[in-house]
Amino acid sequence: MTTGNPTLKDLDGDPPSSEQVRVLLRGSETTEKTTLAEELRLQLADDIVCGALPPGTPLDESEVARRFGVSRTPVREAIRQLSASGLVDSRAHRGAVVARPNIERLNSMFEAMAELEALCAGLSAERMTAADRHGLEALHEQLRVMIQSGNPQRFHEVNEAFHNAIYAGSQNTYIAEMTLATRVRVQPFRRAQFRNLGRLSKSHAEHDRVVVAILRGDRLGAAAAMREHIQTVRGEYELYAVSL
Amino acid sequence: MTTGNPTLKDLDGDPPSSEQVRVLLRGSETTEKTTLAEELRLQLADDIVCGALPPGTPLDESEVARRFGVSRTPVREAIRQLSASGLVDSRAHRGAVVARPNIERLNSMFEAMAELEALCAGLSAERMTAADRHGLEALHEQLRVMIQSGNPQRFHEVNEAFHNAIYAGSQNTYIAEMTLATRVRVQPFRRAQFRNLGRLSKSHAEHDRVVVAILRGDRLGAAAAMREHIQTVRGEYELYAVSL
DNA sequence: TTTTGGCGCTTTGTATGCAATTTCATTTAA
DNA sequence: TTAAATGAAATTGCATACAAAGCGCCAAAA
Repeated sequence: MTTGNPTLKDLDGDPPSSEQVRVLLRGSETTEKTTLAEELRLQLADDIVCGALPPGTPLDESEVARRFGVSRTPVREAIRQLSASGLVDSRAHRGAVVARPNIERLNSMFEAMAELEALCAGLSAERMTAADRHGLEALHEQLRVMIQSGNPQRFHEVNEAFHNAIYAGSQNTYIAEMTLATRVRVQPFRRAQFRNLGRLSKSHAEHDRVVVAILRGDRLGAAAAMREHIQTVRGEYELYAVSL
Repeated sequence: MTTGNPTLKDLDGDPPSSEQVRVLLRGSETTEKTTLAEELRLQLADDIVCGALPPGTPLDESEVARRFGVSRTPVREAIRQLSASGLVDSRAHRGAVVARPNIERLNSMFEAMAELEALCAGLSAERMTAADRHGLEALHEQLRVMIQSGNPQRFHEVNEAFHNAIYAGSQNTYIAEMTLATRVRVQPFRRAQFRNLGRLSKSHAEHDRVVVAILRGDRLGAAAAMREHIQTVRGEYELYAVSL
C-alpha cells in the first residue's frame, strides 16, 4: 500500500504531487496555515485526481491516519468532506472508497461537463472583458506553440488554464465552481488523454473554433463549439473508461 | 435561541418540520437506521431549507450538541458536510454560520438554476418516456386544480414534485442532482414566494408552455420556456433577497 | 459438499479531555 | 478620546478511549 504522498509530519520521499491541481481545487491563495483536516482533504483530493489513489481504493481511516501521522479525527473529517463533494463514496459502518462511478453515471458526468463548459463558453462570448479575451488568446497561442514541443504534462496544465479562463469569463462564480467541480470529478478517468500527440493538434483546432466564436461574441457558436470539443475529448478515451 | 426542532433524544415539542424537504434532500428511501451525524445533517439541512435556521445563524457546536443531546463529534461531522454542500459557511477556528451569499452570488445561483432547469427541460423533451410525460401532465393538472384552493404549502409541494419530475426526465442523474442541489441552496431565499395567489395562475401559465414544449419534443422551446419561468420567479422576490 | 449459524476480530461511530486559536474586554499609552 | 496591547474567556481543533456495527472464519448440520 504505497498510495499517496504524505507530507504533513513524516516524509517518505514520494514524488511531489502536482501543485497545479491543488491550486485548481481551492482558489489561488498561497499555502496558508489551516487545519489538519483541510490539509488532508486537499492532499487526498490531490492524490485522487492525480491518480495516486485510483477509483475503488479503500480509504482506511486508521491507515490514512498512520500514514500522515495524525489521529483519526481529522482523517474522518477530510473523508466526509470528500464524500460530500463526490470524490469519495462512503457508507455507514462500511468504510469509504475512492468513488468509482458506473459507466452510466460516468456518461452523465460527461454530458453535464459538456453542457456546463458550453454554458461557460457561451457566457464568456457575451461577457468577457477585453483583458479576458486577450488572456484567452494568449493561452490559446501558448497551446499552439506547445503542439510541437510535445510535453504532455505541460500541455495539460496550460490546457486547464485555458478552460479555467473560460469558466472565469462567464462572470458567474457559481457556474464556474460547478463546472470545475465536475471536471475534477471526471479527472480520475481522464488519465493519459494526451498520450497520442496527434490529439494535441486536433484539440487545438477545436479550441480554435471556440476562441473565434468567443471573440466574435457569438454565444451559440461558442457553446456549440465547446460542446463538440468536450464530446470529442470524451470519445477519445471511452475505451479506457469502460475498462474499469 | 429557539432554533430548529430537535427530535433525536430530547423532545422539546417544536413544530414538526416538513418531511417533504427531507425526502427531497436524500433519495426517497424510508427512514432507515443510520448514524447520528447523518441524522443531524438531514435535520440541520431541513431546518435551513425550511427557514427555521435563517441565513447568518451561527451554528455553535456545543449548543447544537446540547440541543440534540449528543456529543460534539457527530455535530462537527454534520456541519462539515453541510459546509461542503454549500448550505453552511464555516471557517477554521471561527465557527460556522448558515450560508448567507451576497447579492452577486445569489444572482449567480439563480442564473445557474435557470440554465440547469432549462437544460433538464430540454433533455426531458427529448428523452422522457411516455409514462414520464403522462406523470408530468398529471402533476401539471394537479397544480391547475390547486390554483383555486389556495393552499400555498400544498401548492409548493406539488410544484416541487413537478420540477423534480423534469429533473428525472432528463435521464441524467448527475445533472438532476446538480439542479436539485442548486434549488436547495437557493431555497432559503425563496420564502413566501406564493403568498400572492395571483402568482399561482401566472406560474401555471408558464409551466404550461414548458409542458407543451416537452410533450412536443421541442428541446429548445422547453429550455427557453423553463429559463423564462425561472427568471420570472427570480424577479418576483428580488426585493426580498436584497433586503438581507 | 454446501449452507447456515455463531463467535471473534476489525473497522467505524461516538464521547470526552486537552491543546490551540480567536475574540472581546480591559488597560495603558499617545 | 482614541488606539494599540494584553490577557482571560470562549470556541474550535485534535487525540484518545470506548461502544457498536459489520465481516470473516470456523464448525456443525443437512
